[in-house]
Amino acid sequence: MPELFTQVILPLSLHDSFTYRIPEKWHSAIKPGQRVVVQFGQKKLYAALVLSVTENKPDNIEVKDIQQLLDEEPVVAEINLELWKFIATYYCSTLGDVFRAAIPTGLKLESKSEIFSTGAEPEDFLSDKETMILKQVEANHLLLDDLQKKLGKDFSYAALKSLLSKNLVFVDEKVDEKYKPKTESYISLHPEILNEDALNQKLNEIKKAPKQQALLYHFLHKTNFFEANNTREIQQKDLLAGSHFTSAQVQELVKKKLLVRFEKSVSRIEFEKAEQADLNLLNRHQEEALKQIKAAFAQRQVALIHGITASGKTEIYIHLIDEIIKSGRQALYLVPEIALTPQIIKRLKSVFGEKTGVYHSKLNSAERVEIWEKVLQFEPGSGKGYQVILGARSALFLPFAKLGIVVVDEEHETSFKQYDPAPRYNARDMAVVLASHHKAQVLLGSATPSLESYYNAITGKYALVNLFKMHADIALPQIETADVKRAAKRKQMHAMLTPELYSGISKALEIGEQVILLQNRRGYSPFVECFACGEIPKCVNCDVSLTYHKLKNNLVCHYCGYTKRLTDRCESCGSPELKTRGFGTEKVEDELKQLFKSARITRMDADSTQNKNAFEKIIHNLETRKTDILVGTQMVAKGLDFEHVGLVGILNADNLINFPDFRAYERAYQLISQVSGRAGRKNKQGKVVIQTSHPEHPLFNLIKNREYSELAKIQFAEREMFRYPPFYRLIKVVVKHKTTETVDRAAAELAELLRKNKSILVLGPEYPLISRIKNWYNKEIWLKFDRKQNTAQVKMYLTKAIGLTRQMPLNSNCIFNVDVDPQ
DNA sequence: AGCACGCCGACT
DNA sequence: GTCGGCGTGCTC
Repeated sequence: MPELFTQVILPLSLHDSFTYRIPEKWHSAIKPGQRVVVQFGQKKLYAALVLSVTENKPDNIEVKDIQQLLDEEPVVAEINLELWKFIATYYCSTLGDVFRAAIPTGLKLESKSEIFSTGAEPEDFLSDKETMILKQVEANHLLLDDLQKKLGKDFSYAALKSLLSKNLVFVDEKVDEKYKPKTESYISLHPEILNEDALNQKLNEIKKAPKQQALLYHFLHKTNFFEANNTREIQQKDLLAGSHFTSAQVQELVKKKLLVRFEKSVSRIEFEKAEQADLNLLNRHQEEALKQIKAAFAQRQVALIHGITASGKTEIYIHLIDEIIKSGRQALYLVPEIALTPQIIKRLKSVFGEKTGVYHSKLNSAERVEIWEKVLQFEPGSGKGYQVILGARSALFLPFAKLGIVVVDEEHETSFKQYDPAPRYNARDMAVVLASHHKAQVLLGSATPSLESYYNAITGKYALVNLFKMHADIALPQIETADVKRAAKRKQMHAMLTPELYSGISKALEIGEQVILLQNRRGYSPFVECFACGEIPKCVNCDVSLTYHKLKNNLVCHYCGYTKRLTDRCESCGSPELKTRGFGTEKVEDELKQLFKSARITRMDADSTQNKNAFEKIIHNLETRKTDILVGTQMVAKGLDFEHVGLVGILNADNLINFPDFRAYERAYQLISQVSGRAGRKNKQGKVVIQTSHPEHPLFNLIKNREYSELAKIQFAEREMFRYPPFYRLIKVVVKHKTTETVDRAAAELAELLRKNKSILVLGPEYPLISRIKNWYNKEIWLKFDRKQNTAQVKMYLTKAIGLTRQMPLNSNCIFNVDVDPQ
């Protein structure tokens, strides 16, 4: 019998794959895409992934045996691995990195994975090894690494995996203290009265409390107690719905030991039980757009739908997905994380029902594995598994067998790009690659497309479909600028509000309309300054000023989280005259409370939405008009549409347009028009006020008149001249080290090597805006090269140059981050 | 990533 | 004379 070997991917940032011998007993069972346990190095065990199986023994290498086969069937198919390989090469990262990004934690079993006991009772027999693992984990959750150390020879991956499948333990990367599973109250009969005699006796005991007795009968009726389909338990909400009973009465029965109340954690994705609904009828314009998209798909793989806010793009997506489903293929609907609101989830589930899965970062590892497996199980026509996935960027990696369409909504959003950790991939771009592997179509959608996609569309690479009509009788808001500099000179400012915005808010409040204000900075003020000596408190770990947070009376670093108390006196000269400078959302909220005493004001930013349900609560309060003014960071632009918002204010547009980035105008246009869209109103025109010191800036006219194509034209001319995307490709290399000297030297050495390649334009090395973060010094090198250039060659050259630089003396501890197509 | 090996200075 | 710091290179 010939020997068999397998190439595996390790969950490590290594460029090579490694070969192991397959023991004979697994010769027929092993397939690419399965996980195996291998020893790597002296003592480390890893769950690796089988890439390929071959009879060729590698030369000059001592080969180890694989220790364990973890899966009976592959957890990823070869077509999915194609995408992994593409991403690894395109983004100059490694297959190991992609492996780690792609697979849900529960399937990874890394040494740093944390193993927890679920607390469930074992239903059947456990092996000795299983019992030992369980005992350790029950005592205290611990890292897989430590578990292995503690148990030594008694540890076995197979036993751990078996415990996982029996739901006795679970895996998580780290405990998120803030994450609490969502729970709901359930009611069941007290276990002591489960037989009829005991029940009747208890009922007799409470006959003097007819209300309680009635409630108990109500419970028995609702759970079909006397019938075969007895459900035994019911959600308290459902029990009380439509009845006159209250939770206090339930509590009374719980006290008397007739009922039991218990909390059941519910999956976040399941909590809104969606009513089954049909496809909505499309209006004339949507119908026309749909027709155009379908026609375009006959010729091109990718179409871009440029449709203004509230033009009803979602419904078009749903119609397209519906057709794909009927053809037996799968559909992927990608949205930015923040756009994964309950509303969109509910809508999709109501149309596609059980076929729909939702995948995003807030799910716990068990939920993610469950969704992964359900995508894997999908078989056309069988009703098994998920056929439609709504997800954030990582949903790209789910093990689809046959995709028919990928929809990328809000395709311009930067959150489709992952930055840390590697692979630094853009899910929008990889959606196109993924689709091409499946011979599927891609629909990109946005009200303000990225200039990259827009360029592809107007040059004919993608099809372009416009949808410029609102789907209901909603009027576009009127947009105007307000001159901050002039108002300040005339002493007309009310705190940070120009007279225009101030009177706008007053009027809106008077007639009961809601207001949304955007200030793209959280905290109270971005820095504090000593009036006497000019000292600005800085972070000890990073090269940034500390932001003042008034609520906690703290100075906080927004990059590393370093916090210190604000002292009364300047720490440098002792002067008491410390002044806060600039303003963030906290200060805006503060000042508004002074200016509009009776208004109900809510703040929405990273600080006020730390608790999981906070975001939804804020949105809910706005919907139900319990909030008059919402002030927040760019988060406020991403919520859904609210009917009663009459005014939107951008408090400081200057810091958007002055951002030192070649995409600043594009970004400013996108953000301002997105937040403006919140003022879209039925039957009445809403209003948008943009506060700026440069009202004459041409960008504002473009925004006012909604001349996106004009913005694109101007930007294209500029970017072509200065060699930026979409005309040139960009790669950003960040060199990091704990000392300045090493960063300076290593970055210079790398840049010198790169400049030897005459087809690449090398900029830098230069210190970035923030040259030190968490005590790591940074230096950036930017590479620009023509689109016609062989990009694979450039990247290979870059990888080689980095390898050489790393090998130069004293550089081995440097980190080199490569960011292809940086955002 | 992690681990072992080897080279240097600092200590019983 | 040995201990342990860091820099380097390798892991099938």
